[in-house]
Amino acid sequence: MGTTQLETAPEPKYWHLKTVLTEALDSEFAVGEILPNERDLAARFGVARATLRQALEQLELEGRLQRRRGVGTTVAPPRMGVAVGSAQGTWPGAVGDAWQPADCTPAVPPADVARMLASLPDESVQVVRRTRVSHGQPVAAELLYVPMSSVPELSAIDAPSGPARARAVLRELQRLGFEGQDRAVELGSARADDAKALDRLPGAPVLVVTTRFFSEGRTAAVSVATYRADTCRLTFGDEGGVEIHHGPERRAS
Amino acid sequence: MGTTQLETAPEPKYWHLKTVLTEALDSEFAVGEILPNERDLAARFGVARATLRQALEQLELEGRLQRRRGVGTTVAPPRMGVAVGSAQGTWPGAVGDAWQPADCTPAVPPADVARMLASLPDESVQVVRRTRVSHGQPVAAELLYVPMSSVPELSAIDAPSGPARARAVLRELQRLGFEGQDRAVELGSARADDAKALDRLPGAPVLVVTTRFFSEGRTAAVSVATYRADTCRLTFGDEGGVEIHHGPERRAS
DNA sequence: CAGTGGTCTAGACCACGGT
DNA sequence: CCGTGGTCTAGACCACTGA
Repeated sequence: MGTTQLETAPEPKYWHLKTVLTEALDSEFAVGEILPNERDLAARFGVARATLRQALEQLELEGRLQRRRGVGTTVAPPRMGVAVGSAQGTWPGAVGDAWQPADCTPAVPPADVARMLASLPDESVQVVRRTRVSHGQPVAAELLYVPMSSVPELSAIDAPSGPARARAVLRELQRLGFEGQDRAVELGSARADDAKALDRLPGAPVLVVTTRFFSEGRTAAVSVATYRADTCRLTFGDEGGVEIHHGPERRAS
Repeated sequence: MGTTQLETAPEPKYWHLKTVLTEALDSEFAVGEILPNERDLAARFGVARATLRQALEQLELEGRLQRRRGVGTTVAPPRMGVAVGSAQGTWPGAVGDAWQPADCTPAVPPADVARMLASLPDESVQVVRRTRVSHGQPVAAELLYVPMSSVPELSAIDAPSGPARARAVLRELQRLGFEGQDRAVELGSARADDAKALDRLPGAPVLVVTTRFFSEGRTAAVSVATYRADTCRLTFGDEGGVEIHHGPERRAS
């Protein structure tokens, strides 16, 4: 056959689509601009809508796009760097930290958290809910598990739940010194409640940061924070305090 | 109507499916066990295959399942914790680090890396490729960008590329002291080459760890490491050196 | 209300791994 | 070669947003 058939590598359509769209995003679109709707885009590229969506999903995962039901698909700004704390100053409730206490209720922690706290499987602990806002947008939801033994002075007179009690627990926690912490990051998908707090759909990809706080040789508290994976880049400033700048920044045209 | 219709929240089928499967995974399956194939599973649950796949995709994202084309779907072991280094001892090439140098070639770095290196946009740097293996399985692929100015002693006699040169560059890097580092973690999708190194399909979710190494007041090297998000939990041991144990561990039945 | 993205279906064919 | 997961299609309906 006369055709110059060098297509020995049948790249999936959605993958090729993603490449094409990425380039278009880099060169022809400004942050915030809205894309044509999925049906039009699919028709324009000559693929089924499901195939186009596969490409869009990846781009959203990479933080290049933002899709909202009933609204449309827009070009996302570069990911924001959110500091997950160098070693110092991250004891929960420290002044000026980025978290906003929302609630506090007693509950039995999930098995893995209970193990880290070395608590009995059915032992209930204080669970402080906090959210974190950055650049005017919610970026993380946290569950902070605090055994009663870490906050013995917690007055029974304080409100049994609600923001007031959350602040009380954090205040008590402050009075403990702390010798160190231990952090892990993994990929997860948003539970229904986290999704609502983060203004995303359930199952949205999140970065789960599990932190163990040590005090007096034992685990005084465990924090499980879920960050929006699409909009956040977690930064760990170990020593140098310099900012990392990323990606091309384009606005308006 | 007499129906006790409290289904005001029509949960998506794939979401419900995921819940059911998660519970089954917790209670009825052992690590390594193979699941029925997708067509059978879909039929068993009375949904289309695409819907079932949506649930499986999420479970794979969460590290609960592992799917391999031509083989089947198996129950994944709990994620392995991989240390991404406390402050000390992570200078690239340190003895006993977990990385295996694979190659080294000169190339011009991507724009964002160039910016971090404060190098000219078209300036070429040494690019060291390394891979990291843990528990017998590849977990990460790294590109380490080293400007020539960081390794001035690099002999021109050394091989112009290949593992030997990679080791030579790391050796030279070792001779620089370093004052700190700066780390960021974000979600990405595997490029074709990374995917191959990680034994995954292109587009697979990865955790991208960008590290800047400082020496003599400037950025001496930049590392971009992509970790398999499905199998890895990145650990940052700030001070306490204790292991985090996660999730229920089940083997055989 | 019209338009958007989100869910779902019932097929088809392909690429790969092992036998 | 067969069986697996991966890709793709052309529809349909639903849930949400904003005018």
